[in-house]
Amino acid sequence: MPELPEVETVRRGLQPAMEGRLIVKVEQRRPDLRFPFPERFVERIEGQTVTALGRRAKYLLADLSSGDVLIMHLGMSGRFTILENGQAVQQGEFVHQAGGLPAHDHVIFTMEGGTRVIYNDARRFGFMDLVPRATLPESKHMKGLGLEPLGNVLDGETLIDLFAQKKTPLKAALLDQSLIAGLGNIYVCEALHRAGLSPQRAAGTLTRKGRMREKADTLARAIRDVLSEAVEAGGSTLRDYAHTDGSLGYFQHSFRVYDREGEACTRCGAPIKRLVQSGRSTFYCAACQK
DNA sequence: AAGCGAACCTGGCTGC
DNA sequence: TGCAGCCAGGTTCGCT
Repeated sequence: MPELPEVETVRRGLQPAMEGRLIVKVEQRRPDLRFPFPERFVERIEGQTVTALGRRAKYLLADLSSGDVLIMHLGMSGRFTILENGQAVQQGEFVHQAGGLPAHDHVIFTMEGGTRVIYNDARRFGFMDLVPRATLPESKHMKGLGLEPLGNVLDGETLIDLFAQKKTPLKAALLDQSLIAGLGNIYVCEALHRAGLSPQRAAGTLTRKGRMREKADTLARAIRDVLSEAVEAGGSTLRDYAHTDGSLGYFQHSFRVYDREGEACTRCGAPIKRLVQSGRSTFYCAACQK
């Protein structure tokens, strides 16, 4: 479900409920999600204040007054719901009923004042961890992460260097979190279409020679554009709703290729095709993505 | 060492 | 209507 823009949207939705607020109670309703919860998970969080709620790639990072950082990953199906006085603040697909928790509510944070922040994850591919702030950069989840695509360092030159000599398809290289951290299946498809590059082209063919040099710049810009537009679209739904469920907001209506097999390419009119690369669906236009 | 495919888990949709 | 089969936005593991 959530790629970088969705995680950023969730972060912004959770911020008013959590940042600067005391967590008075934590309910951990099972021993593990994708991985076991860390030792003393509940005790290390209860009584702490969230001093900042940040994001790195697809990870949410809650700084606690204790000096720990609560690392949260949403996996494929993770969502957050904010409940105030038993009423969901957000627009959501499911409703929390009085008496009886919905299935898959795994962690419930009760904030000072009674607001509840509920983590729900049907597939349990998400996880949470706690590490001391000082060790965060070297922690197992942060250590291998590549560059942040919305930072100021992603340009054509950087892509060329990152992908040099790689025979793996561009699609796979862009999904590799150790190179660029935050892209997922949807936005890789979208960025490649915008750049007019085939998902099957070897990543190492992005070079400094001739038109491929320009293509590298175009791809870098496409990545930044598609992510920032999606963040913007998610942000627009925040105006009226907490919108913390990790759903795609309104940007899904802007997909040019993702899940549009058979539809006409917005650039050349040829039918969008679907293929499977390393077990994932790729949507692309075979006519204008070279 | 890089580059695949499979595995993790549940739910929703499609087609017979 | 029922049910098997396929698909899903992520990451990690293990095998070539």
